[in-house]
Amino acid sequence: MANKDTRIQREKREIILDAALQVFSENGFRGATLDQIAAVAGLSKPNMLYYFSSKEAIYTTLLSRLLETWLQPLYDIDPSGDPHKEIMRYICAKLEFSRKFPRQSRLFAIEILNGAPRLSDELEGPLKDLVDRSVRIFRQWMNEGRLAKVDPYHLIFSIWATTQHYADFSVQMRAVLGDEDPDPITTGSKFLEDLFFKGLDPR
Amino acid sequence: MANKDTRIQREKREIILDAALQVFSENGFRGATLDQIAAVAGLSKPNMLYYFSSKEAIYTTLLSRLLETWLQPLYDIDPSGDPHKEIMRYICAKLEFSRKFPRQSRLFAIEILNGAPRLSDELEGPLKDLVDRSVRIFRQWMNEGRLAKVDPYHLIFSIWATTQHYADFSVQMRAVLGDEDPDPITTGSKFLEDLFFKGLDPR
Amino acid sequence: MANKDTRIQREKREIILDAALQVFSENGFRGATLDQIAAVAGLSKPNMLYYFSSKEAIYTTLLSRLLETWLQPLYDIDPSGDPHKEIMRYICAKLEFSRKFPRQSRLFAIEILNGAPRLSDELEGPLKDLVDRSVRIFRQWMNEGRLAKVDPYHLIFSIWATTQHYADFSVQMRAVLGDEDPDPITTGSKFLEDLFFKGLDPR
Amino acid sequence: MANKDTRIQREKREIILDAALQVFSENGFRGATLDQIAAVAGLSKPNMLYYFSSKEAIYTTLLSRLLETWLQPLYDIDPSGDPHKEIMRYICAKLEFSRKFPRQSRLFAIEILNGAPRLSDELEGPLKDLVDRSVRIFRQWMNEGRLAKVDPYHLIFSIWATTQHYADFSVQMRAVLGDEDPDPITTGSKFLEDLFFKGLDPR
DNA sequence: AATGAATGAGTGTTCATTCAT
DNA sequence: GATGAATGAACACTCATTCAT
Repeated sequence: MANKDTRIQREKREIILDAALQVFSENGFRGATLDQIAAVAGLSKPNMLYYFSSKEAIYTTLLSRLLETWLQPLYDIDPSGDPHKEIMRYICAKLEFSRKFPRQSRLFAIEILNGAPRLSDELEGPLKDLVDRSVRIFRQWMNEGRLAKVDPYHLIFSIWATTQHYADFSVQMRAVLGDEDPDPITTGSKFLEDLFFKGLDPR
Repeated sequence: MANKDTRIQREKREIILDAALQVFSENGFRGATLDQIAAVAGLSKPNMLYYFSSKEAIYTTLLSRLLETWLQPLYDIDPSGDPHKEIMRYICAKLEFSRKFPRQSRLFAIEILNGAPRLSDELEGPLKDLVDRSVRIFRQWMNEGRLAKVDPYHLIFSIWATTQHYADFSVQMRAVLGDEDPDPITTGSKFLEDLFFKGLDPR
Repeated sequence: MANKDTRIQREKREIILDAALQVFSENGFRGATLDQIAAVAGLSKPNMLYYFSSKEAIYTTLLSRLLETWLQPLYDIDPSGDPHKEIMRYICAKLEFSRKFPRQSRLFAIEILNGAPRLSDELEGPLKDLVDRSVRIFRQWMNEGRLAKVDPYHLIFSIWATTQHYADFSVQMRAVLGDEDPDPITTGSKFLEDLFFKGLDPR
Repeated sequence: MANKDTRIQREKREIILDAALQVFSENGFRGATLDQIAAVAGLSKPNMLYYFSSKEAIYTTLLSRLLETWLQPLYDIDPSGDPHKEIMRYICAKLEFSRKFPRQSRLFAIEILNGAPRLSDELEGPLKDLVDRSVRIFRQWMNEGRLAKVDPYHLIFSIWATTQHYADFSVQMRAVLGDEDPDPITTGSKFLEDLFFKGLDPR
């Protein structure tokens, strides 16, 4: 009885968050309705609001969870590893995220595009700290002559941009590729290694 | 004199589209309200609907205009030019677009993220055609040994991703950069030349 | 200059009333819009309101004109004529009205059905007086043994009901008759003589 | 217990339909507002829309219910009965309907007058079939010499016209009759028997 | 005499949230 | 825990009417 959350409660919360992720990622915050989420979750609307006090609460819960997963791969960069391998590992981790959790990626993108009203604290705090750590690692590698001297911040931005693009702009990709590339992320993975470590100039 | 649109009509329409761009790009289609747009435009809501028949009409007008500007720089790639210079020119044009029209970029991104319900025809038609043209140019350059052999489609995607990122994710960039980089797009421009034409491996 | 209405003004007013009759008779007062009427009349909305001060004004003008035409045939009943012929002449006049002016008939019907808010004075005044006159004629004929003794008021009601039905319920008639009767009013004319002067009992 | 509708739902639906009948029959579809209906029903507008999804839904529910009651008496005509009695029974049933449900009658009339946009299928289907059945009965009676040979379709029209007139045009009747006839439908009932079975010619 | 422009008061409908059970 | 019922605040859009020219 000391346990506030029963297992059932936790399960229902998961079901609701799953449904909410789907609906929010397809329609944005304002475009999503509790009716839709409740329908997907298979619950009644009031019952859903028994588990989460408001639409806002569902959304922010979703966002904060998302951020944890978001940040993880950056932690995993090993300063004592090989720069090329470590960066490719990070790129692949991000691509894998785009493949497995495109909805999360889109939800995050929508939130940023809308000005990140519910996320700016997290961006300026934990995210910035983590990026700064990575930047220090990159700079060390550059000083050691193991990595080309480029702007480390923008390097991170370019990784984010290119990898998340496969989730966020998949509709556009599919429209442009038609049937030409049945598995863009795999192709993209090879392409990105070429781009990041060979560049476009022919040898 | 045979012009159906009076000057005042054209002016008001521009004012409305300007206001709509601001509001839509911050909130998406569903998130934006005609009240907001009317307030920004300094018009009454019914008066606004005198110039555009519906919310939808405002939005689609905005989108179709946007697409024209969007496609232009791709046209400008010159098959007989120098690959490095042509690609950098395209990258810079896209960056310039992100600098000057970040709201348009975000509007476009939001539309794609929402599944491009009002844009899929344009994507599968004119955009695809134009991309295919560019791909042919790139492939020719590759065959001539003037450009590294990478997947041309994904090359375009990566340019889009990295350049638009400066507009679409500017909130996140600013949060991460703090005061460190007062002009990220200029820095980004240099970084992207490094990335695309030198790669990350040290020489 | 003493003449307030120029010929042009009178003509435009006619055009507007014509258009209004069409629109009002198809949609009722609330269902009709000034835009529709203006479109049918080929005028701009404000210009229309230059000739009639309001929607209400158009409608009431239409109604009061209508009533004049409406009452006329009742005046024409000749006390010194033959009852059978006079009544049939009235019935035919009403049927002719249904054939030539179905929209007027429907407009009138709609107004009555809506409780005749703009017509009750006319009904209780001029119309009642005229009906009373006809009732006196009918009663005289009955006293003279030239007409069967039936309730004279309800006789008039039954004539109105049966003749106007051909205009007001023509949609229903056409649905029920299908292609069976291409000219219901002619058939109806014969039928009504049978009904009113032979009855349904076989001889 | 398998019933999907709770008692309270059925009750509220009835209350709403009652209120809607009143408002629609006085103003037609376009003339009626949900605010009016909600006020009469004693509900809030959104709560009303909890029971019926739209204004249209309320109206069509009303119409389809109406049609059932509308058609019933025609079914009851007994081919093996006495023509005079059967027809008078039908006339009286229709008059009774006009007495007890004048609003339904007016609602139906308004719908027809507006071109029956929501009813034409029903008119061309079930109603036509039922009329055709009655026509066959009438023709048989005529062939057997038990009914005067008149157009059977128009006979039905004349019954509809004269009986529904007592509901649809009651405002006009009351205006014309003044205090002369406190119970027009009773008087009308006698008159109609005279009209239909004696005719106007004196014997 | 005519019209483009403007608006206040609606009008049907949606939706997050609350209440009662 | 769960649900049917209820509602206030919005929201997109309409429309008769007015204003300015």
